[in-house]
Amino acid sequence: MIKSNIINYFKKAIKEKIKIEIFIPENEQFGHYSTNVALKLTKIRGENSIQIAEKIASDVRRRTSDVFNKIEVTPPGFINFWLKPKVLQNELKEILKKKKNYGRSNVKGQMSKVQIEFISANPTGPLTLANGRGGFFGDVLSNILEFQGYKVEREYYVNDTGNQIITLGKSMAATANLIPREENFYQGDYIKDWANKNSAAIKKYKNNYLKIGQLAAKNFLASIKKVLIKDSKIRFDRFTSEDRHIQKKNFTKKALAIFEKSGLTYKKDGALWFKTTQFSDDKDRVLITKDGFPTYFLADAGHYLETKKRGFGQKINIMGPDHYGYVKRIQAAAEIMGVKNSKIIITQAVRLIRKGEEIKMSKRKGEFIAFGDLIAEVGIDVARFFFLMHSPETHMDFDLELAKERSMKNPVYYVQYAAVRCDSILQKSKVKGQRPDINSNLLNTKEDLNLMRMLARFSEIIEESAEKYNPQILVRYSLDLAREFHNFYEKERVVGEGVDIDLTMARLELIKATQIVFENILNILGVNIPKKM
RNA sequence: GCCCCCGUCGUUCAAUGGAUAGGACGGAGGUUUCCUAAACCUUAAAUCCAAGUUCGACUCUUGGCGGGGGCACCA
Repeated sequence: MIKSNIINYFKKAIKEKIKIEIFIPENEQFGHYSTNVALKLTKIRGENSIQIAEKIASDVRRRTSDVFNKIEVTPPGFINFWLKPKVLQNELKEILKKKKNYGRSNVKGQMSKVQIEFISANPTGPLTLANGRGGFFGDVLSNILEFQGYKVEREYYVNDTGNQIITLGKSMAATANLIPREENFYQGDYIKDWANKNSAAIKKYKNNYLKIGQLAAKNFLASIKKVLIKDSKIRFDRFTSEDRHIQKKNFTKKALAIFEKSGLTYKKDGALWFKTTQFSDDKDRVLITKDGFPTYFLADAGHYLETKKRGFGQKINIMGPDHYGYVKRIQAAAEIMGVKNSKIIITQAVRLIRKGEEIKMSKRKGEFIAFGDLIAEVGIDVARFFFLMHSPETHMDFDLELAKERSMKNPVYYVQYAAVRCDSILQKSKVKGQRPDINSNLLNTKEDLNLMRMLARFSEIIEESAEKYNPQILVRYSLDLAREFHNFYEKERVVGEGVDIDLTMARLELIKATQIVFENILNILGVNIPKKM
């Protein structure tokens, strides 16, 4: 960890307790690494920023002569430094030694338990694109946190009881012409298909709409699981059933008792309310309706309580854009139920574009492109990479024609091609036999060093994307690394007639290290590495 | 009406308050006796508008304008 070492040098040189930030300048004229600590200290010390920078720089310079070639102060007060090749050559050995564990941290998470809930789409039909976006996001975020030493539980919460299941059952009955159709019923081919295939069951259970709905929900959930496991490779540890794990185990009642004990409940108009306004919600929310039914909010609180009882003090809940108005309420419930570290991430909508025009989608009307269909069209690697490239909070466009037409030019292939090129070189070299005495000091051209410097950033990148809960940072890095590697490939030769055998051996180690890092990245992203392209 | 998210090259996305705003696709031009040209190199092109905060603003604050979503004793 080059970066954290640099930070430590500065901690010794600076008395004040400020956060020391090290960043990598775009242009190498400002160093391999740079810091603005001197600028931050101007206010505290009341001195000129250049003078402060000079003072710190000379202090750091004294104790790091074996680490940096050069430490420089530039106006208005940045301190820039250039690494010695030796540092990178040592890091290379570290990569080769740790292999698939390179970049792993067991300090960050310290094996603390965190539950990540994602998708949790109602089993009333196929998964939508927004579900898929949240799915890839949750899956990869889980991978990242696991890589950082957290013990992660990936949870899909299934709302398999209650009103929307009854509505689903009624929708089936209406499709079988047993009852008149109503405005809010589910529509679409998948509803018709199910109703046709199960007409006997619909007639058998007649007015028991919950039962019919649950039968349909069971089938839909099975289809969803198939898409997750087979098509999208999104992994879950647990499918928590609202019916079996929450309601029947009385977690709703237990949650209600805890709400009442908090002293923040009151009766009004025959219903029982909870003061969510105390948690900066715009209005208070109902727990029990005047007819005596628990609300969805109360059931969700029960779910948080169940999570807490199973030992999770931390939970990350990834929800779709239709849950904006729900965040404050859930955070209030989490706090009351004792889930101390509760984070909610809302993924933004996905707009599907075909021939330059947006396709309007509505799940209830059955007018939408299913997630599984999209993967079938563009492939899992393209789909994963494309969704993950975008930060979850941005609204994104998915142009179907573009994804298909230019599928071979999709950025994911750029990264995969780099990994394939690594493998290709290593295959070629096998004819040549190995020599044990590798001299990594020979790796000293601009391209060698640039590539090594990029490789050394991996552990910093993975740490940053874990801290910010943002897989996109890792995706961007994979593109940067691929670019650096392709550039190296064009300019430097590894095996060939004109290349010195010792240099070839050293370069092969560099290629091995690059391959290791690509494998680590793509495993985390869930993207395949082809043998050939 | 109230609340939340987003406005960046032609298009689609980047940029912990830092230095010359970055990439991809598309446009223009170039590179192959040698490890895969799905690559590399060169080039044109952008911060919605207006104030404010400061050494320094795409980023923070306020007010506009534009796009999306949410505002149930539904889930």
